[in-house]
Amino acid sequence: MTKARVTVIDIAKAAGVSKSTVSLVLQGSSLVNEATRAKVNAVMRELGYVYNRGAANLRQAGAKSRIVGVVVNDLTNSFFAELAVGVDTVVQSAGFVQFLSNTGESIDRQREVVASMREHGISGLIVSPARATDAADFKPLVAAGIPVVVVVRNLPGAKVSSIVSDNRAGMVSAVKHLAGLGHKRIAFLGGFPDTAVFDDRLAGYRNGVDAAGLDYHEGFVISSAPSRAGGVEAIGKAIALGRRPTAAVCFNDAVAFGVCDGLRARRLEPGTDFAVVGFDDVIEAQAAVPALTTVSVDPQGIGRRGAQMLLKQINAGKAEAETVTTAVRLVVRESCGAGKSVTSKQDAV
Amino acid sequence: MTKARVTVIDIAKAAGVSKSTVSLVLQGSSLVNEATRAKVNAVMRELGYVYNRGAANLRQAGAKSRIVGVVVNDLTNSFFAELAVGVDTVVQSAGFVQFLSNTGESIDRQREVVASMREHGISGLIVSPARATDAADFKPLVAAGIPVVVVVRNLPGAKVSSIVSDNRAGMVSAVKHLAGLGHKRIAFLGGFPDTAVFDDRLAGYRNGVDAAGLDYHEGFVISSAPSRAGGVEAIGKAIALGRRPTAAVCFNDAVAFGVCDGLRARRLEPGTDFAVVGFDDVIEAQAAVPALTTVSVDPQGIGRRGAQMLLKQINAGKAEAETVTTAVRLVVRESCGAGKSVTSKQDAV
DNA sequence: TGACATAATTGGAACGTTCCAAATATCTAA
DNA sequence: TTAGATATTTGGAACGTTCCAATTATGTCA
Repeated sequence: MTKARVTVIDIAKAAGVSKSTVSLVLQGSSLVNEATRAKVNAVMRELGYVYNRGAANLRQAGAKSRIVGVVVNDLTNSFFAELAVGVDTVVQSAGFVQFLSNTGESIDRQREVVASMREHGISGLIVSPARATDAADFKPLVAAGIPVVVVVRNLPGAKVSSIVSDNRAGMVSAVKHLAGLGHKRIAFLGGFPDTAVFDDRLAGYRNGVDAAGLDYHEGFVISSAPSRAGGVEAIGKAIALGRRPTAAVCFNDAVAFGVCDGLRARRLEPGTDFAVVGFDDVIEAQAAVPALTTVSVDPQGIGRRGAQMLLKQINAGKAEAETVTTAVRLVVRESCGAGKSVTSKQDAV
Repeated sequence: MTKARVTVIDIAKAAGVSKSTVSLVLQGSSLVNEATRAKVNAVMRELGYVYNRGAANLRQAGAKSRIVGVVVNDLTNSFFAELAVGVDTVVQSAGFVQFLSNTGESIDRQREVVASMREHGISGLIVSPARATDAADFKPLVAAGIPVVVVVRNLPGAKVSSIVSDNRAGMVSAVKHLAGLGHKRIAFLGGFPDTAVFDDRLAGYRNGVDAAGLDYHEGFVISSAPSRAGGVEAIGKAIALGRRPTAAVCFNDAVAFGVCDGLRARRLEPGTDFAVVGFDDVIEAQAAVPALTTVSVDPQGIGRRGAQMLLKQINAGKAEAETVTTAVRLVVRESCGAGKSVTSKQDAV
C-alpha cells in the first residue's frame, strides 16, 4: 500500500542516524557500533526496506552489479538446460543472479540479448555461442573489461576463456571400444561440418581409427543435421554403401537416436545387428531402448566450472584468457552390443 | 582499451549539443530535429556508447527496468525448460530481458532469488512456485506494485494472476479414453497429495470414473513421488492388490515411465497387458517404446501466455488478478493399447 | 587534567540518466 | 518589421546509493 519507495534516508531518519551510517550497515562494515547496527537493521525490517542495487552500482562505477549474463543457443535441448542449472547453482551461492537468454541459434538474437545485457551492466558473460558466431562479436565486451567465458563450442580467434569437453578423446575412446568389440567398418554419422565441435569429433574419430589399425574411408563420414531426423538420413546413406559399415559413432545423442530409428525401419536391431554409440549422454540416453552407449560430458559440471572461472575473473578484476577442456568418459550401455549395464570409465587425456 | 565509460555528456560534447538533447534522441522523441538526431546517433556509434539502464531507472522511479524475473522449481525437467523458453521468446521480443533462476524445490532458495530480483528492480515476476510455497510470500511484491503471475501450480489464497493447465479436464478425458477401450478397473498412480495440482488431477480422475459409470475404489488411488522411481513403487503396490487394475492414469509422464519399467520387471508389457496413460507430454513421451499416451499441456504455450499476461499488467500499471486455465488434449499413442499414431483432439472445458 | 590515539559518525559530492521549466531559433501572417 | 506561434534546444535539479574527508565521541596514559 505504501506508495513511495523506502530509501536509506528514510531509514536514517527513523533510526536517528545519518544516511552514511545506514550505508555502512548495508555493507557490513566493521566500523559501525554493534548497537547502532542492530537498531538500523531493526528499522529496515520494520519499514520494509529494499536495497536498490541500481543506484548502488551507479556510484561504484566498476563491475559490481552482481549480475552474470548467460546465453545459450538452445534451451529446449536438455543438455543446455542442465548447463544453465550448473551455472545457476554456483552463481546463486556467490550472491549473483543470472540473466538467462536463449538464442535458438540466431546470431541476430544473440547480438540483441548481449547488447541488452550490457546495458543492464552485467559483470560477466557465459555464452554457448550460436552457430557461425563471429569471434569479433565479443571484442567490445572484453575491451570494456567484462570477462567472457565461452562454453561448449569454442570460438577460435576470440581472445576469451573457454571450456569445451574433450571431444577428440571422447571419440577416440568410442572408436576404440567398437574396434575392441571386433568391428572393422565403423562410420562417423551426423553433424554440420562448419563447426569447431564437428572438427574435433571428426579428428577424434580419425585418431581412433588409426589407433585401432583400421583403414580410414572417406565415404564412412556422413554429415547431416545434428538432430534425430539427421540421424535417420545419415544411416540411410550409410546402409546404401557397397561395403556397409557394421557400427557407427554419432555426432551426438540426438543423431544416435535417429540412427536407431532408421535401423529399425530397415528391420535391423540397434545393438544386435548394428552397433551405435552417441555423444553427450543426455538424460534420455539411459532410459531409451536399447539404452544408448555414449560419451558422457556432464553439462552441469561444465556450467559450474564455467561459472567458477567467470567469478574468478570478475573478482580478480582482470581476465586472463584461459582454455580448459573437461574430461569425458565412455558410458557403455546396450546400443553398442556389449553386455548390459557394464560401465567402463575412461579418463580423457 | 578506453578506460572510462562513455556517457551522454561525452556524446553531447562531441556532437556539440546538450546532454538533454542526447537524452531526447535516446528516447526517440519527436521533438528533436532530424539532422541533430542523425548527428548524435553517428557520434554514439563512433564513440561506442552504451546506454546505462541502471542510471535511467534510478531517475524514472517506476517499474521501467525492463527486467522480468522468472523463477522455476526444476529447470532440469524439460517441462520447465520449455516453459522458460516460451517466456523468453515473448519477453525478448518486447524488449525486456529475463532473470531466470532455478529453485530446485527449495523454498529458502526461492525466497533468496525473489529478494535478489527485487533488489535488481524487476518490473514483474513469473513463478512456478516450489512445493509448499506460502501464498503470503508474494504479498510484498504485489504491495509494491510489482505484478506477479503464477504458472503451472496455483497458489490458493495468493491474490495474484495464475495460469494452470486444465488438469481436471485432462484426467477426465484420459479416464474416458481408457473406459472406452473397455477397461473397468482403472487406477490413479503417483504424485504427492499435498499439492493443488494433485488435487485437481485426482478430482478429474474421479469425475471421469463417475462419468464412465464405473465404481470408485479408494484403493485404486496410490500416491508416490512424482518421479520415475515413484512410478515403479506405485505400480508394485497396484499389482499386489487383490482385484488388480487393468489400466492406470498417472500423475505425470515421469510416473508413467516408471510404471512401464515396473510392469516390464514383472513380465507385463505396457500397452498390451496393462494400459498406461501419462500427463504432460514431455519430449521423451513420443520417442519412448512403447510411445506414451498422455495428456499434452504445451509448456511453451503456458510460458508465452504467462509472459503476455505479465507484460499486459506491467504496461497497464495496475495488476488485475486474473486466472486462466489452458486447454489440454489427449494424445493417443501406444501405451494405452489403442492403435498406433492415432491422435484424438479433445478440447478442455 | 591534557594530549593523543582510536572508535564511530557524518555531511557533501559524485555516478549517468530523465524530467521540468525556461530559453532560443525559426516560421507565419499581418 | 514585428508579434505571436511553433519548433528545437537547454541548464539545472532530481533519483538512491557510495565514497571521501572531516568531525565528534570515547578511551588511554602520564
